[in-house]
Amino acid sequence: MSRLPGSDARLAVSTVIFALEPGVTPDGVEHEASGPRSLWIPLVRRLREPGKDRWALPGGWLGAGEALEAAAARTLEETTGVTPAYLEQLYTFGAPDRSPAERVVSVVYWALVRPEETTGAIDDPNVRWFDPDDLPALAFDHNMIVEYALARLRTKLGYSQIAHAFLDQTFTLAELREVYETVLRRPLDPANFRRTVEASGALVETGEVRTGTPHRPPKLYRPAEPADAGANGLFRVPIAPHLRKQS
Amino acid sequence: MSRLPGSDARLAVSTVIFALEPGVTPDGVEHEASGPRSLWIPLVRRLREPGKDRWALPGGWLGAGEALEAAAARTLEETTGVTPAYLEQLYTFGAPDRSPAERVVSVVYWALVRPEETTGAIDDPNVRWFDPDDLPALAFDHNMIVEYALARLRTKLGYSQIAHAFLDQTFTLAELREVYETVLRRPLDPANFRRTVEASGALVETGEVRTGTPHRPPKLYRPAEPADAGANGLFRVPIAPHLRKQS
DNA sequence: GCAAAAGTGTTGGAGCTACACCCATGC
DNA sequence: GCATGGGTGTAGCTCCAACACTTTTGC
Repeated sequence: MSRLPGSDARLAVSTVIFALEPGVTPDGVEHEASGPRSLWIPLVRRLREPGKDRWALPGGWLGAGEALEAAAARTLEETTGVTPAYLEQLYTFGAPDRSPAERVVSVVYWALVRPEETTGAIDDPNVRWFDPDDLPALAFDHNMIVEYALARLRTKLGYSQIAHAFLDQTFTLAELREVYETVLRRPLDPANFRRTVEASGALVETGEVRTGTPHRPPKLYRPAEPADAGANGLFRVPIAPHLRKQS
Repeated sequence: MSRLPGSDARLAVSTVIFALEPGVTPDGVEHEASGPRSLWIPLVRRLREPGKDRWALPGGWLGAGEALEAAAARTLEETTGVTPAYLEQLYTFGAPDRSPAERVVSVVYWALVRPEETTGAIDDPNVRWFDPDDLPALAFDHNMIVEYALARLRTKLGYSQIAHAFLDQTFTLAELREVYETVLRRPLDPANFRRTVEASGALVETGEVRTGTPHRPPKLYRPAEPADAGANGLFRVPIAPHLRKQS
């Protein structure tokens, strides 16, 4: 049987996984507080050529009969031990020379994970968490991919509810605001932030407050909808009409 | 040699091609003027199973050593005879059951073509132009793909300069406005449109005017930049801050 | 009471919509 | 001149940034 056209490239799936740094690194080292937290992405060390010993995005080959999104969820769980709260296709990279020797087309996804997910992360010297704004030289074209994913995350934060995927089921407005401030790397006015978020209708009060704080107890909120509604991420509904990347 | 993982799916490339209906169909039939023009996309009739005799997006298999974007440009030229003025990746569709019998992953692009490009289009009964808002049942999942491309076109029109790709190198503001009105399917205020576009800095006056009109001769403009600058479409710069899909 | 974060009120400006109005050409 | 699209002016509205201010808790 002759080789079919369209079959000479191998199909891989990779994922850029974003989490919020818990304030303590996985090594248990305290982190000094310039900003209280920062964005954090896990990378895996390549154990084989090509790109041996370099850090790379978690990923793997597409399985037979496996949906693309399922492959992304599977490979990121296998390699890093985290489960995504949000998963969306980013872009497909297929330059002929992006991997030496063989042709690889990578369908890249990006994911957000909650803090408790990262505690179940694999404790492995070949998995390490990095600041996506300060990366070493990665394998293949992965630096460019992370840069693109970061731009998409920052843009999408402004017109969707994806910030919820960084948080627990209930949270305070200050916690939600901290997500925005961390990702956008700029402070936001608490008063205006409150009004904008409340007007968007994306949150509902739980009726509870968080006690034990040294100050006035803040109300707890939860997302207005299950947050994962909307099939495969193609047609998601924009909500909040501001909070752009630029001031 | 055993079959490698990641190779059991065939990689195809398809393109959703948008043009402005010239006011006359390719058959030479005059078109009545409710709206003066409308969006227009070319589809090809499938001559083989699966989906035989249904209309489908132009496309083909990815060639060995061929870049994804190059494959999109090649296959749309081969099947429909048009050359794109703008080409950007849309999404990769890979549901296991989207094509019967064999696994096909399709990297889908979308393109804009100028009116003169469509005059060089192939005159073939197996290529026909359709209104994307009024399509028959297409092969595979192509109805959904067109719907998604249409949403992306309408959204992107509001924050980029892609409208220029529908027009010649120089054009009047009325012609540019007609592009927006056609794509967004709503009338725009000429006065406000002018100010918005001028403020965006996306256009420069050529100093010429268009003569031969029955009224005051309008100024001619050209895009401020070569319009195709920006590599592979990943990092394009948003410009015009309004003209949304919704009023 | 005091400090600090939660939460509310208010003002001013930017930008957009709607629409009135003037300009320049062909006939 | 007059019809018509090209092009300018402007009032009013909405929305948001900035910031002053009040509320509620722990200590």
